[in-house]
Amino acid sequence: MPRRRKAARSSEILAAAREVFTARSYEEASISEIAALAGCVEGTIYTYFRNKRELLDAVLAAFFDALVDDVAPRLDAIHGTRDRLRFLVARHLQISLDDPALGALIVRESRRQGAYFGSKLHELNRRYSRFLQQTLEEGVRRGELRADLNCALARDLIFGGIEHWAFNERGRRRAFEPAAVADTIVGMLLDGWAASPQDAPLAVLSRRVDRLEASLRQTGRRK
Amino acid sequence: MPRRRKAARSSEILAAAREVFTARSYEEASISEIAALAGCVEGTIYTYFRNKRELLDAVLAAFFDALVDDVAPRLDAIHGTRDRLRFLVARHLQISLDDPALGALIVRESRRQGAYFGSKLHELNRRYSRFLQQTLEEGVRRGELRADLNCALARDLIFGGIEHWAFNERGRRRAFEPAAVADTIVGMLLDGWAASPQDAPLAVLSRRVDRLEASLRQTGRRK
Amino acid sequence: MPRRRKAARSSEILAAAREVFTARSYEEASISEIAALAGCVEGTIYTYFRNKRELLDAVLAAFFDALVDDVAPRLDAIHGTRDRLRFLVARHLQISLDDPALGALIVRESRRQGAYFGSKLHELNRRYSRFLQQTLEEGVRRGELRADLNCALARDLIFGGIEHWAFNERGRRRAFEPAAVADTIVGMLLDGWAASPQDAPLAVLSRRVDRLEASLRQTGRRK
Amino acid sequence: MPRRRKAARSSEILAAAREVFTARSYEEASISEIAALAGCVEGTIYTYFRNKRELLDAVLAAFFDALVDDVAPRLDAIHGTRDRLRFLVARHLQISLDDPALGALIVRESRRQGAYFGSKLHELNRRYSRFLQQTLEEGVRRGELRADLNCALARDLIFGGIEHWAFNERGRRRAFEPAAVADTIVGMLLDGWAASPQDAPLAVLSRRVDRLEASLRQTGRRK
DNA sequence: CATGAATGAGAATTCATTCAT
DNA sequence: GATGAATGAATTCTCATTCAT
Repeated sequence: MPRRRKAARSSEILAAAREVFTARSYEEASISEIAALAGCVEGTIYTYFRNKRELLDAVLAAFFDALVDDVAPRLDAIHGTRDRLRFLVARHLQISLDDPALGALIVRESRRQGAYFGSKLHELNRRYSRFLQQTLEEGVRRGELRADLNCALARDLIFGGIEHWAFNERGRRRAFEPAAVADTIVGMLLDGWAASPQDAPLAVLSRRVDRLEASLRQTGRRK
Repeated sequence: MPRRRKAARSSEILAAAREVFTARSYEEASISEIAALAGCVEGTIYTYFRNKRELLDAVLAAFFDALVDDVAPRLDAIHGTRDRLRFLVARHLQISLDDPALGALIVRESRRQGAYFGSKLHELNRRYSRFLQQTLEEGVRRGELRADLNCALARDLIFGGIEHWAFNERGRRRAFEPAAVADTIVGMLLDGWAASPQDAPLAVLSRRVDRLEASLRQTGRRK
Repeated sequence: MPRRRKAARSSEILAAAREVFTARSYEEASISEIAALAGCVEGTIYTYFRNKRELLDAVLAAFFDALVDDVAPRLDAIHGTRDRLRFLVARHLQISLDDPALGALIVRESRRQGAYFGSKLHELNRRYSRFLQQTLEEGVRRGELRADLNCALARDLIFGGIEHWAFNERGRRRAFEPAAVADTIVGMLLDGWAASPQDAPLAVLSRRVDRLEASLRQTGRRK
Repeated sequence: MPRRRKAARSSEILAAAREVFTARSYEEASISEIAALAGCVEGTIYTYFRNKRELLDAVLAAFFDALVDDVAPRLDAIHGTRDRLRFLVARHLQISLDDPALGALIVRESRRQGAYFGSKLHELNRRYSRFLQQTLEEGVRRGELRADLNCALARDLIFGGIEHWAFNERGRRRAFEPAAVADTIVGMLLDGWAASPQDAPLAVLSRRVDRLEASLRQTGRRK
């Protein structure tokens, strides 16, 4: 085997570990399988990671680091609470498309009895969920969201709800478009589910505008 | 150990299994620990349950059976979509209070890679979640909920969101009152988070009309 | 369950045991499977047979008893060594057709290290193989078989050879006609495999005459 | 236990396994007993052999490999069908003298219900038995054996017959000389067991010669 | 007689981790 | 730095047999 840079070897192990940890439960994932996939022997893994648990934590940290690095600058460029929420929801849905098993892994691991709070994963999760939390808080401050909104509750409803739906949708073997679903979800959450019977005329008007927009799009295209 | 009534022994094993399965991950939970807790030897467990997985399934089935038996008659007695939702949300929150570890167990197990859909747990979950799904669908039919509400999505947002919040809340070591939290949550979901909810549709509409006018102006110029 | 005659219950167990012992190795055959097949519970079996090994011995004894009872009168009715051999060979081949797995069971059990000689099965086997042994000895006495024939060796060659061939033939998934194969086998054994069968005795004779002449020459000289 | 050369450890395990597998049935033989005999722990065995069955296959393969390597060159050096058969029969008898328990193991394992055909042992057996099969076929081609000889049947009669006799002989606690027994067996098989099968006159002649020889012997002794 | 729940010893197998090379 | 052989503890599951009912 030719000389390898240490970082390269470490990445290979991390990639293999991610593969195996998402495919099996933590206990069922074996170091020997990860080693085989990484093209090295078990012992080598222990020169990079202290033990199996730390290897998993490294996999999770790599994922969250990349996620945060991706979200931060793009969120900064968006103004308006509704648009920010649309982005964050769509981005969170995207996780389930990019690697659905990884989302499940995170949920599984976060529900380990007594081991989650204070864990590495907990810290990672908190860092990432701050984006949503702060967006909501700023929405309240700006007057775009109700002043009495419980932001922590709202944040958990969004993250928990999205994960649950995306997981079930995958089980139904249906594909989805993150942006479109995000639109729907954010619309539901911001505008509420209750029918406004008194607003019937408004609804009628809204539908007429829909039709207008549609014909306009067609007119545009024909040209 | 002398002869016992079969049902009694079975319940003892089930109770012990529930204890152990909630305290550890499925793989970490050992039959020997369950046996010790149930006051019998490992072999005895296998005269009641074919294997470890079936024992877990039996624990879950016992939980869901009791849950469904509790919910069904009480839900029947409630009329009005908002009240029903309040009841279902409060009841779901109650699970996290009664046995928080069991909720985590269910989530953990339902995220097992490739093993959930089609499993016993999946079937149990579906049976229970039908209460909420049907409540939502009836709400739409009655005109109490928006006609365009995606009920499956709404259901997943509720269940996923509640579980996520309750789990985190427990991590924050805070107590809560299910009925009060349910009021808040149902209020948030039905009425929306946007400021001046009744004006929101108008705001949306006005923005769309803005855009329409702008486009029409462009169209006109191009001609 | 209605009253049963004890003999009937015993036969049911025996039949079930035969089924299971032929389908699996002794260790893989389980009392519970036999009980299930016999329509009773494990405990009942122990009121008829002291233990698993005795149950197997009873199965084997039943088989050999029936075999001996079938062979004895029919062999008595046959005269002429060649015909008797044809009958015994065909009858032995028939075992492999009637219940091929039983033949394999007998071989398997008889090759148990250190446990065969002096066992029940050994005694049963000896009783049955005496038919062939005596037929061969009588053939020698009557001058129908070579005077120098080692009857014990001949007997083992026949039984071992037939079992081996029938087992392999079954593996090749070919059917056969016991009487026809018996004809072939007895023909091969009695007449020999060497070419020009009619000349073989002559060749033997001429070699003996050579030796005679040589000896006589020596004798003559010595005188 | 310090580091060892891999081949040495493997041989130790193989030797221990051979010891235990011949002394007990496959199921009764335990990995822990093999490990104890090999001077290692159970886990070590699984780094060399995937499971118990593969360990047994390795034991059998080692035996057959050595057997084939021994037989092939020596058989090549022999010409004449009768001599070749004598060699093969003697060599096969030799197995029962060298390691009688191993012969029994092979028979036991080859009679496993439904598991033999297509197994490793089956393949090994076929490779070895080809020596005899080809010798017989060549004997027919050369005109040394009857043109109508069924070689597969002849082969099975020889192998099955020899194994059966050797096993019983061992039970009788008698020693034997492979070469001498092989002479007798090959003589029996090639020349037939019938007394002067077709030629009565020849038989008469033969008996007269017998008497001549007998008197000659007496004459010699008397002197 | 029949039952069948309970036993308890023992089986194969897995695997994270270590450490001498 | 990499190796990979060895460990040894732990796990699930099986089953002949017993004996109180």
